[in-house]
Amino acid sequence: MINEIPRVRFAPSPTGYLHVGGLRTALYNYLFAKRNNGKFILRIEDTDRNRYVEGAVENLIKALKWSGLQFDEGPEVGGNFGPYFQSERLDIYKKYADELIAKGKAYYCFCTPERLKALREEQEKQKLPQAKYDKHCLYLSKDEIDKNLSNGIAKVVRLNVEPNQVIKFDDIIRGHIEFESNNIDDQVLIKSDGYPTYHLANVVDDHLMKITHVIRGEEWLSSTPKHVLLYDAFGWERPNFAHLPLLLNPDRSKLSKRQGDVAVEDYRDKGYLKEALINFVALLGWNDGDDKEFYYMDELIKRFSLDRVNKAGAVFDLQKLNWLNSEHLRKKSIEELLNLLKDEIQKSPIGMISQNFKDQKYPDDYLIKIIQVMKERVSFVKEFIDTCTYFYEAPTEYEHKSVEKNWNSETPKHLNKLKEKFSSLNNPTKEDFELALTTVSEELNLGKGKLIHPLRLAVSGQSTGPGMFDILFILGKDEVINRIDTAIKILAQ
RNA sequence: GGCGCGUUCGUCUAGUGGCUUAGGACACCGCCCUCUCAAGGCGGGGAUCACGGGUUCGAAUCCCGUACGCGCUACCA
Repeated sequence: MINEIPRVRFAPSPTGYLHVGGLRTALYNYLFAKRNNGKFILRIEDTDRNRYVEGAVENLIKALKWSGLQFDEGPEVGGNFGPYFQSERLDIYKKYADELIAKGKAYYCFCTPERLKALREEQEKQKLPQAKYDKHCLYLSKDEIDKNLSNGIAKVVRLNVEPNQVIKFDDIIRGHIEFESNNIDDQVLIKSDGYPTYHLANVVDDHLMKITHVIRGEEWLSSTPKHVLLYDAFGWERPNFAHLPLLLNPDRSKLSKRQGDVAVEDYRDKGYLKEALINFVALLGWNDGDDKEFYYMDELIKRFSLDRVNKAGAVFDLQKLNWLNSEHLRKKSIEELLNLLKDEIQKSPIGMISQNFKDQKYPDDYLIKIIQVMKERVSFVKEFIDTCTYFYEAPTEYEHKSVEKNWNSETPKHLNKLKEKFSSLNNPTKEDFELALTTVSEELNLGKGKLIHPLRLAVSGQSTGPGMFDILFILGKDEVINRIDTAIKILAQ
C-alpha cells in the first residue's frame, strides 16, 4: 500500500450530458491523480437499462475532453483493467455475487415487487423507524431455493447484513464515521435482469481496477457502509474514501436542472472559457489557504490537496464565474483571442457579419485592432462582436437617449466641419484624428467633449465603448466620413 | 419518520485556543482617473462566527445539547 501508485476514477452514469457537479468530482479526481503521479480512470456506470440514453457516453467524453480532463484509462483509450463499461462486465459481477452467496454473505431473494410493496406499506403503518427488507428469503430451505431456481422464478441477490454490528470507516474529508448495521437494508446486489446495482458493481470494479482513493459526491456517504460491508465480505482491502460536498442551487438544494444550467455543455455553448469553468469549479469546495483565486490547471495540479476540501456544500454563483471568465479572457494572448473571435464571428447571428467574414472583409490585422481596444471591456468572446457591432457594420440605428442628449440643431454643422477636416488627412493615425478634432474645437470655440460625443454617436450609434479616436482609427478615414454623411442625412430628416 | 453529514458577510471562503476591533474575493455603493463605457486605484456598507450550555485565564476554533439545512432511505446512480 505504501508505495502503491494512486489510482482514482470518475464513474458517471451516462445520463446524456456532463453535470457541473460531475465536472467538479472529475476535476478533483484528476487533480489528485496528477498531483500524486497517479492514474485517472474513466468508468461508465451503465447498469440501469431503463436509463439508457443514445449518445450519452460520447457526449460525456467530449465534455470531459473539452474541459481538459484527459483520462489515462477508460473508453476509447483502453487500459489493462477493462472493460471500462460496467454493462460489459456482467459475468464478473455474477462470479463475485456467487462467491458471496457461497460464503453466506448474500442470498437469493424471490420476493415479488408486490410483496415488497406490501411489506413497505405495512412497516409504514406500524411506524417502524426504518423500512427494511424482512430477510424472508434468507430462511428459505435449500430445496426451495433450488426448486425456484430450476423453475426460473425471477430472483435478485441480496446482501446479508448482520444485525447489531457497528460499521466504522474513515473519510479523508469528514473524519471518522460510524453506522449501525441495524439501519442498513439488505441491499439488492444483482437485479432480476442480471445487471448489478451500483453498490456491488462499484466495489468489485474499484477492487479489480486497483482504485486506491474513492473520491465522490456526498450523496454516496450514506451508502458507504454497504460498500464497506462488501469489501469486508470479500476480504478485500478498503480504498480510502473522500466524500465531496455538494454543489447547490441558490436556495441551497442540490444543484439541479430546474434552477438553471447544469450541463458543462450549456456553459461551453454560452461562451464560457474552459479555463474559467475549471478555475471556478475548483474553488467551489477547495482553497489553498491563501488569497489566490486565479488558477490555471497546472497550478491547480501543483497545489491541490484533499485535506483542504471543505465539508459544507457550495452555491454555484454565476457572478463569480462571470468575473473569472473575464479574468481568464484578459490573460489570453492576442493570437489566442483572434482565433476565438474568428470562430465566434462565423457563428454570428448579427446582421451580415458572418457573411462579411466569409467574404474576407475583416482581415486579421483589423480584428486584432478590435481585440486590443475591447479586451478590457468584455467578459465573453462574443462581446467582441455584440457590444461593438459598429466595427463590423455601419450603425443602422442610433441610441435614442444619446441622440436626445448629444445631437441638436448645431450638430450637422459640427459634423460637416469635422468631415472637412478629416477629408484633408492622409492615412490618419489615432493622433491625427485627435489633432484634427482639437483644431475644429478651437475653431468652433467648443469644448472637445461637445464634438466627441455627437461624433461617437454618429460613427458607432452608441454612447459607450473604447476611446473615440481608437474607433475612428480602426474604422479608417473613408468609413468615418461615410458614417458622418449618413448621420448628417438622418439629422436633416 | 429513520440514519448520516453540515452550519463564518447575499455568495465563495481565510481562520485548526491568544497575532482577530473576524481577513480576502465576487456582487453592491461612493470617490479618483476620464470623451463615454470598462479596466485600474482608493474608500464604504455588509458576519452578535446558527442558537444554548459547558471546558479554559482566554473559543469562530474543544465538548454536549437544540434548531435549521441538505443528502440517503429503489431490482437509480
